[in-house]
Amino acid sequence: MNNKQSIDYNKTTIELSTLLNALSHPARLQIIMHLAKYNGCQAGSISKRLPLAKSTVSEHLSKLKEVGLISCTSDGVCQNYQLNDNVFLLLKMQLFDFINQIDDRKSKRVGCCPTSQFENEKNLSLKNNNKKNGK
Amino acid sequence: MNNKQSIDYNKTTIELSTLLNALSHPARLQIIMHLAKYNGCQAGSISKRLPLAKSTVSEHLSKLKEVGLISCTSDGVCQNYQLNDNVFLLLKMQLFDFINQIDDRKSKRVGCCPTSQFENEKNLSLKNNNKKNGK
DNA sequence: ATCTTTGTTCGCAATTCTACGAACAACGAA
DNA sequence: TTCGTTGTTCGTAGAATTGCGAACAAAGAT
Repeated sequence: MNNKQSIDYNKTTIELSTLLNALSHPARLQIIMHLAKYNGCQAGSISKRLPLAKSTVSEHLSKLKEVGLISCTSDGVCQNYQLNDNVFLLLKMQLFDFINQIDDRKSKRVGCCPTSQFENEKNLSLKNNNKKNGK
Repeated sequence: MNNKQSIDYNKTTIELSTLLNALSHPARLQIIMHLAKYNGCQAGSISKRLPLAKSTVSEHLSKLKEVGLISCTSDGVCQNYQLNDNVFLLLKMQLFDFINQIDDRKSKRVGCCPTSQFENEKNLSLKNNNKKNGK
């Protein structure tokens, strides 16, 4: 017997969790904070500010680039990284949405979870019992 | 030669990244969303709403409990989980702080990263060259 | 043409994450 | 007492994360 209603994750939830995942490391948070200050910033100057090898920093940058929060352009030998303001705005809006939903639910909070399916099953078994009793 | 300024992560950054990490999985986001609606909610009824085995859900609940976002109380055989509103408020404030800092920096944005140490080194080597040339 | 600088990718290792089912303990019901 | 329910922990497995240094390619400087 599988009681799962098996509600898959919705798109919004997956999108937000992906962005949060990109921000869930102190180095990546600091990179974002740092990039916010400049129109462009070389990979090396970011690396110098972090207690990590340059190869590791490069991988953190890749991860942020992957989700679109930052991008980079070539400038000779140097890579110029910058914050993608539009994607950051999107993140901000998704976060506000999330927080607002929580706060909204909190304000309408009810006593305890109805566990609807469980209730349905109880009703069903009651009906079955009645049928049995009726026999 | 190690050019690192080796600035360690500050406490705020680590705290925020830890909280974001707890929220960086769709199942855990949905758990939070669900718990927001009720004063209490049984582990089983949470599990039924997710496409995961109950043991896996239990582990996600542990992870959220670990960072303090939720807590639980025993009620007979059942575990009653609830959102810790105070910790959620803390998260909200830390997030707003983070976003405000970014937006603040964006509004004062300057052209490119000064890479101070690099600049210092260039000055230093220029001085050395001058010395050499002076000799 | 050679050397240096820059930043990525590769190879590797250690650790953490995600997930499952089995086993288990705790409690209540029959 | 025995059985069923509840939810955690355990054992296991595969994947992903984090980190490093070495090797590398690309571009400039000498």
